[in-house]
Amino acid sequence: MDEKYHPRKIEPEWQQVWDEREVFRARDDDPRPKYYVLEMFPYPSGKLHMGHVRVYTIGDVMARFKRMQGFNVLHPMGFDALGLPAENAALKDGVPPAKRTRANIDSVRAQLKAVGLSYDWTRELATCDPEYYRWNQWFFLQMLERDLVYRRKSLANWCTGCLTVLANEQVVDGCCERCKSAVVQREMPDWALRITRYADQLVDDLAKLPRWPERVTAMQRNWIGRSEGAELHFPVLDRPVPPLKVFTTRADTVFGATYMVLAPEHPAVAALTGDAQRAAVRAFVERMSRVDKAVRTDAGTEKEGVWTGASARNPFTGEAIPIWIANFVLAEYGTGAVMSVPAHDQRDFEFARRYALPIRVVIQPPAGARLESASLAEAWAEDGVLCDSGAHTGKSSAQARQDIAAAARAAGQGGPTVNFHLRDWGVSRQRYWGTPIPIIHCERCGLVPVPYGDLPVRLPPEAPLTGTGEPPLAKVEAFWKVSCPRCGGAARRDTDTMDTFVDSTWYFLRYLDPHNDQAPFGKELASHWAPVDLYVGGPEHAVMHLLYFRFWYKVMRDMGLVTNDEPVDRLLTQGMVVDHSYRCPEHGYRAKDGVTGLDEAGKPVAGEVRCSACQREVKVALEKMSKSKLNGVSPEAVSEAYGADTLRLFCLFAAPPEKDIEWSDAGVAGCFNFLRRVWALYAQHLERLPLLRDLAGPVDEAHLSPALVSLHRLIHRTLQRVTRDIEQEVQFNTAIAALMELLNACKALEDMPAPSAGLPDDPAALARLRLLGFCLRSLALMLSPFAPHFAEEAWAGLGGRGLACEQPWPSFDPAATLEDRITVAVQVNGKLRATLDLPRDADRTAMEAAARADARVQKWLEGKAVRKVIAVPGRLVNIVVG
RNA sequence: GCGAGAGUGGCGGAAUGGUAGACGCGCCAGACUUAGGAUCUGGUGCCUCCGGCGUGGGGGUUCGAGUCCCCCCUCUCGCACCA
Repeated sequence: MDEKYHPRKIEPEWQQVWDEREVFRARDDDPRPKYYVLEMFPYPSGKLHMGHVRVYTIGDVMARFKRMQGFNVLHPMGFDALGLPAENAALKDGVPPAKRTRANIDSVRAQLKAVGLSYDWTRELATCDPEYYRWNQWFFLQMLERDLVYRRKSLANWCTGCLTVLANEQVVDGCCERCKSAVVQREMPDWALRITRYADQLVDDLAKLPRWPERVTAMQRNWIGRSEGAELHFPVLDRPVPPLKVFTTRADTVFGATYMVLAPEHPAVAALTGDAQRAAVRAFVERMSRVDKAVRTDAGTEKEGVWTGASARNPFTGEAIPIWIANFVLAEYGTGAVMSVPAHDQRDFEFARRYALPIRVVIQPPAGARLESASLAEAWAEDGVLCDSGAHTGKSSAQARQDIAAAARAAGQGGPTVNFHLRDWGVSRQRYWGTPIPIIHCERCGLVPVPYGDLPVRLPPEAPLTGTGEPPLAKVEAFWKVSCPRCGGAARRDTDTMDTFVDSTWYFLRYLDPHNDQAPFGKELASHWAPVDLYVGGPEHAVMHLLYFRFWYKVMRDMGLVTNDEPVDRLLTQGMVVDHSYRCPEHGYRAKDGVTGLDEAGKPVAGEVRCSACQREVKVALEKMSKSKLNGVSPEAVSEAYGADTLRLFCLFAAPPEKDIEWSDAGVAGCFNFLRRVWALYAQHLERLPLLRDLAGPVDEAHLSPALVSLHRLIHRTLQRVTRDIEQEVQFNTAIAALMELLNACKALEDMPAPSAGLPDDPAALARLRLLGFCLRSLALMLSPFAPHFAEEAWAGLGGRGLACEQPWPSFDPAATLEDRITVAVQVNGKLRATLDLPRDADRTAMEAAARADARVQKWLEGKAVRKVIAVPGRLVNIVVG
């Protein structure tokens, strides 16, 4: 151990030791209880950014902590290596995705190692490896056999920028989530996964995830959108058309249904349309097909529609009601047709007003004034009591919903049913850098699965990437030109590739068995390691990735590959790393050195920040660090200046894991300073360190000064706090704060016997050295999860055997966490008036007596009658006077 | 509109219903200096400072509320014509 702290010297050395001794390798046959820590694997873009450092460090603390606690920890890492960015980059510079990705993976792996993350690299995987994606293909075929995959022709979200089909989840406000270009509707044949078949389970099993953030489960619940209601059939009058089916959650309002509305795309529209209306209906349908769906279905868009000329019979009132089509009805939800109850639905009300359709009140509020159809100002959408509803009049809404649905079922005209917002998952992408879909299109045999023995269907090493909508693989004849496995005739491979979200649905199980060439993974290994105990990742994956991930797991369960229902026990969604960004109205985003008006610490001074190019005031915001916003700080630069341990420490100390952290150079310097001060503490006792190794026995407080007894108690208390903060609270910031407090208290260690050749005979001196050893060992071990390189160096300096990261997590003595004397607050009428130093075990009577005896307290009691005294042992005394 | 979360010093942030502001940054004062990313020691919520006031605002429960209950305001994120 050197006199001075040189992180750049010690960090690579310890990384090498960890590597050589394979200390982070997880053994499948280890008898200790398992703990699986997983972080969402990165897309290997080449450069690690601060957000990555943060997630991976959070996971790493838990992995290192659990390892020290005696768990058999699995902490793997891999690369989500397929996807658009490599393809887009190839368009620019011609480097084939495979080549670029391999190089990027090597670079990112090196950067991850430089952060000191404790991964078992023997299990590394990359999704672009044919030995990985062959199992995507295998799953696809398995799902095909189970009718979980089907070919469909559907209106797809077509991104005009990426020139590819997007999932509904990838469309935000009518634009591509990735490139922000407009998304339009286009009819495309594609493959879809029946995630909707699992909709019920995906909702119900959220109850089995108490250790997931509520906002994630809430978002999933919302996205799946389970909605209970009834299907009702409305016979069509004077047209040779089967009855129209509608879905409603308000069957209780059916007596108020005075018209119907269909989506413009509803298949019955043409057959319903009367000759007089044909031109208008056709024009409306035509116009709707051209309006962007997101705009058309935006809540702010005005409702409009046309009458088809047809009418239906309300099955409950027997009345004839007109059938309209309108922009606000969605073809894909429910049946694409709705019964309109203008008195009790605001949309229907507005539509009825606009087109002078009848409004009829059939629900009365439980209290207050009666609603009158003629004078209704807005829809009454709440539950109430039915009126003018035949036999159901007088029933509550809830009762009527049940009865009416039951009546429909009895009459063979519908019945209770459930609808979901969730749609099936379209997985076809017109892209090169993805998993080829293992299907062969044969003119004679139709769609033919690639035989299992022919997997993997490999991507050709290169394909012409033109950026147009046609799949690149369609231009590689050697790829698509095949003979049909069934009839041997000329056939064509499917030239689409799979959505890359497929890759990340099951990767965590491949880590268990990364070289298995008979199955995606062994069942026994899965039953040993699954589920993941802690999964760390960004909240942006709350819906898509985590929903697909849960879906896939349930499918695997039904295939007999895994044995429980959910893949992840505890989910931790970490906050972003943000910093100030500066946007100039003329020059766009500016870097820190492209603006003026920052103070010495590099923080913006309100209202003073200007663009150094044009002197205009710039817009200052706190945004996620990114290249495009020019507000990123490179982890490498920080490591270079302060070391990886400081980088880690800052990411952990700045805020609790779930919250965003604001980058602060001063904060980083503070963390570095902390490590340097700990180092100085060890350096101060450098000559004594060898002695301490053999002084592991219990500290004899009887021979210690009061200050050192206090320190001894504090060490135990710190062990208690740090353990609890990591394990239960996952609050690393307070754990580190506790370590800082302990360091501050180590001033008391200055009074140590002079270093000598051997152990002193004096029991007092011996006790002091024992305390010193206990303190330095505890500090080193508690630092190990957070600043692992530092901890190794300190541990080695202490002459510790083995590696710090392999030591058992230090235990504490609960009895030794308590001070003998404590500070007791004394309040008079709830206001603090004095503090007393009392023995810890002082009882109520003693506390009250001491409080009353105190001059500072007496002043407030003078001339007042004491009405009540509350004494809480160990805490406070509150004297109530009146 | 619906759902989730957040509002505490100059700043990041702490506080099982029991001394609000741990810890860090910044700032102030002092010490020291083989000028070093200096370091060390002490101090640092606000005010009209023997006392008051303070956790977005207003009520309530309690001996005692940042914490529990009710109402309101602001902000962030997600969803949103889903019948």
